[in-house]
Amino acid sequence: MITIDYQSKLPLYEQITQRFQALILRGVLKPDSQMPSVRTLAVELSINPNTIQKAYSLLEQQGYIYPVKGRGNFVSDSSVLVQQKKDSLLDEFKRLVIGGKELGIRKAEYIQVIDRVYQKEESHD
Amino acid sequence: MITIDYQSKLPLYEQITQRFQALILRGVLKPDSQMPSVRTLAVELSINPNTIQKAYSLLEQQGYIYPVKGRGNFVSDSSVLVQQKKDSLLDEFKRLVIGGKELGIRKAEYIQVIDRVYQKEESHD
Amino acid sequence: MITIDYQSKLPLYEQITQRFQALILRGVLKPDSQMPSVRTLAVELSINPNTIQKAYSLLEQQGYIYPVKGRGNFVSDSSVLVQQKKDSLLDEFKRLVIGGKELGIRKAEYIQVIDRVYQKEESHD
Amino acid sequence: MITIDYQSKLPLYEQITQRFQALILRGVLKPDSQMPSVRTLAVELSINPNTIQKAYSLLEQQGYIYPVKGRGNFVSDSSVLVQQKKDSLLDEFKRLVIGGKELGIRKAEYIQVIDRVYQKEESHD
DNA sequence: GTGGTCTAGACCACA
DNA sequence: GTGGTCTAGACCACA
Repeated sequence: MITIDYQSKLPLYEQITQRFQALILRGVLKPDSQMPSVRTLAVELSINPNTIQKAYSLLEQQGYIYPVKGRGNFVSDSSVLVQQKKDSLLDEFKRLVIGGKELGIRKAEYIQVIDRVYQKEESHD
Repeated sequence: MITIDYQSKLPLYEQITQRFQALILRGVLKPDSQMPSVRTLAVELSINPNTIQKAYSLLEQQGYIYPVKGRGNFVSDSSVLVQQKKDSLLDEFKRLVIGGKELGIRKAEYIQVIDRVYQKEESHD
Repeated sequence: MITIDYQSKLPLYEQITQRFQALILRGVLKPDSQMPSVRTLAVELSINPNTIQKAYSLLEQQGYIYPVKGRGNFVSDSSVLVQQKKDSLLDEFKRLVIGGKELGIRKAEYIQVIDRVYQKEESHD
Repeated sequence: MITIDYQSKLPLYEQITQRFQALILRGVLKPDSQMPSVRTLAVELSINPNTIQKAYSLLEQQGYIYPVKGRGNFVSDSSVLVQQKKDSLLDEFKRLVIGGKELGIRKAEYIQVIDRVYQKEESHD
């Protein structure tokens, strides 16, 4: 379920955090379902349990999971998270567009990229 | 000309590199004009010369400046660099849009952001 | 494994870089095997860790090794690197031949050198 | 007659030395003809006279020019120099071929390069 | 333990 | 004066 890229410059705990975020946001991991235990996952990935713990702490901090004493960690409801993620993505998007404008990128260039990505699904927009 | 943010998580040498990249890309620093000497800048910013050196090495590697032995560092012609930067920015942009599509962001949302950033200058597009 | 020539005009970090390049290209250091740690090697060679660090940064930049945060540096797959090296070597070779032609060196002189180097192994060519 | 490449990594005095070597070896500068004076050349190239002086010292050391007290520097007979240069070029050539052999370059690859360079002039060899 | 960043300070080649 | 190399030594993030 979780794969690690050892070539990546991202620290392991960041990679793990991001993978779970994606799984939760996409609904692959359902709300209130149980997360794999820190130890299980550590063994499975052959990674130091401290590293998994750090990823889980981050996920909890960001509201992706919630801990239940003595039972483990569980997936939060993702609807709020999706909105958060959308917002931060659009912020980042805006930052990029501002930078691009300074470099002389024209509006049409962005729209071309967007159109390609959205090709079929929204072609009648 | 160069400011340092000590609150930032970015290492000093990265910050310095980025500031100069921006100044060169925007044409504030003209091609073939001389960069501040490693030592001068070190004194000005109260930073160790080695740190400036590292930033300059990076800039040289990326083609932003060129060294002349015994004379100092000079600004390269930025036209190629601007194109490089545009390309990588549009790549990053595409990556974002793909992520956004998965989260259910609609085309119109991006275009709204773009329109706001480009407001007046390209209103007839 | 690594030897330093203090008589050489090449900076230490360059020498170290080149030795490791040769070891990796020749397959003495296998892909994904761990490089000696910066500190271990520094002690072994009685050289400052910063100097080793610089050599490792270069090797990483050139794709010879990859770092894993908190774990160390590891040897990359060298197949691409070998091709790169071959190409640059043949370029250099061409440069020399062009210079030699201007000086009046005859084709036969080059071929004699090549034959001597390749003596036995390819005698049926 | 002499051009400087400020983009080059070679120190100025090395560049100047090499240009004169080439001019003398090719016979553009005739034996016993007078070299431009240090001062003249310094002014012409807008370069520090010390740098020119250093280049001339090197050229004298290597036998390319000879000084006459109070009169200036003069070009040596180049026939011996040409032979020297040929020898060192073939040495360098051998070094490359040895390196190439280790990387698995085949004889035919070298010969192809040589043939291309010598194309028309020695096609009947 | 591992690499990454940074400072303080020295010495060298080059112009 | 200019950058390039190197040492000694500190502190930090990551595993």
